[in-house]
Amino acid sequence: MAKQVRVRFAPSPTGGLHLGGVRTVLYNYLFAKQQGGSFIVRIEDTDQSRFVPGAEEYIFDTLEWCGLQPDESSRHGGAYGPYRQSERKESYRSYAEQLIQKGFAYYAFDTAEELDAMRNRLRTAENPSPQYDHTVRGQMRNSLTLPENEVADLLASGTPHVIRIKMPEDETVRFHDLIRGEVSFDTSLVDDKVLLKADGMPTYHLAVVVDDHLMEISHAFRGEEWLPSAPVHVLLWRQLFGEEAMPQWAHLPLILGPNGKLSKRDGAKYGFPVFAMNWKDPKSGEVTEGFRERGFLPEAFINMLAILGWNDGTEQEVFSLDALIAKFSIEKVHKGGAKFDFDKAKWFNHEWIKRLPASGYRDSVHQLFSQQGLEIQDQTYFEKVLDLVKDRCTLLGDFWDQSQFFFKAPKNIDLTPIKAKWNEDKVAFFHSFSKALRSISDWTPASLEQLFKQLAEQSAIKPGEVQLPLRLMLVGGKFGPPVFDIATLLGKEETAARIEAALEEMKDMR
RNA sequence: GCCGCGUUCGUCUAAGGGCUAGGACACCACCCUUUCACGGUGGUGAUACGGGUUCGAAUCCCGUACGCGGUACCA
Repeated sequence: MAKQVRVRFAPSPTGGLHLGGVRTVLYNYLFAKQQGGSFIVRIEDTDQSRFVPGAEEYIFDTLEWCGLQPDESSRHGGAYGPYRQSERKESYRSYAEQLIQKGFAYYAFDTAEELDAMRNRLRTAENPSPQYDHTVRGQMRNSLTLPENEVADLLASGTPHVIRIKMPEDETVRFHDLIRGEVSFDTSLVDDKVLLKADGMPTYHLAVVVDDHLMEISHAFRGEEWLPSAPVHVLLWRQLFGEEAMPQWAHLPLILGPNGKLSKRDGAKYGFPVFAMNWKDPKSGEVTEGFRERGFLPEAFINMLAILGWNDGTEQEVFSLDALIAKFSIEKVHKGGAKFDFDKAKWFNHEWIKRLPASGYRDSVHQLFSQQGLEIQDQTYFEKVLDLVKDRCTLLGDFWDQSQFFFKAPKNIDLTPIKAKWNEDKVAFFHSFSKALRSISDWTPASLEQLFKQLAEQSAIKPGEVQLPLRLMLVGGKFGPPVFDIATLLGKEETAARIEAALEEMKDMR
């Protein structure tokens, strides 16, 4: 009887969700969907001091934008709630006490000062960070060293204390990692981690094991930074629930910045986003830019993240979410960390802009245009314009530069490229062209071009010589899609009007 | 320091004993295009180092170097 696949992602609400976090959700999500299992999001807010208001909402908003909706979460509810660890607080203590009874944990009454003193006393050049482990626990104030009645008194009088795991002295903990294979640790080198804090909240170590058990998690994927504490979790599983029921682990490689683990600072320093969406720290008021606001499509963002650390063994790089679900395999996730490359990220966005129909991002661009003070009246026209210019757009913001002239005549025309060769013949040509436009019956780029060339030849002008001027008249500069495509979309009246207006403005040139 | 995990073009990666180590981004050149792009063709460019095992190693083993992570009553 196989356990149903149930994966979870457990962010801590201490700030924005960075690339590594979103990728962890993504891989969890892909795996769950592929296996027909469920995907739940649990909030790890056991550290009350670092809790940032609004961060939880931000996390769910991010997941929503990315299209990675959890089946169960503190936002949507479900069968395994509550999904906020602070609301599960009461259940953890009994597990910790159960461990003490079995001799796998103990009470520790050491104050912060006593811990500092121990560390200062033991600190040497060879041992810069002394641990609370089997070598020192015999000298500390805990239920291993204190007489039983004294421990009982301390407990009864409500003395602040924590519960620590009692690491075995000479064991090798082995476990299988879906990505790395067999991993092993010598327990005598692992410290006695705190399981339950003085405020009654569990640490991550206890909480993750208890919650994964209670929520019947079958697979636990998390960042590589958790690998060193994995032996603690494996031991806890053995002692509490039996190793057979333990989820399968997979430790995902880190996403690196230009130097080391990608940080918020890297984004500011090198000019690229590290969060999916804008994040405003409520305390400092500092805003960290997001990919969404930078002009990324969620499809591209997800695609780029998936590829940063995984591929299906072929040369395919562009995947939709559905394709990712179909092709993903946790075994093919890479072992080594990957350095984030913003150029490649932009390439993915460009690809998705080209591939998606304009309707896929029309609303986002519309919003951008509104911010520029431009309101779109005709949706059909709008989409046609977007489809025409999309090849030239890497970020959504590029649509403004590439297409604003479709909605309003250019204010300033840059005449320098044609100034030298401008003459009366050309003026006459454009007058006759704008007049001839009105009589054209087949309003297509091809017939427009034909008319243009015909007229040019009649005026003994090379069509190439007047093509750039026409572009300048219509859009204001040396940019944009093919001129006749522009004119076609602009319509007869507007095209003619822009030519006449430009001619008027160019009167005193020459 | 100790522990752990890694290491193929500048970057992301393919090739899990066997053709001239393949692709993508970036860069360069040419073609297409009388704008800018898209597109097309080609180019520069990598198996960290040293030992083994083998007829044969990027691939397996050992060592070294380097990188990253962890070493909290943070997650």
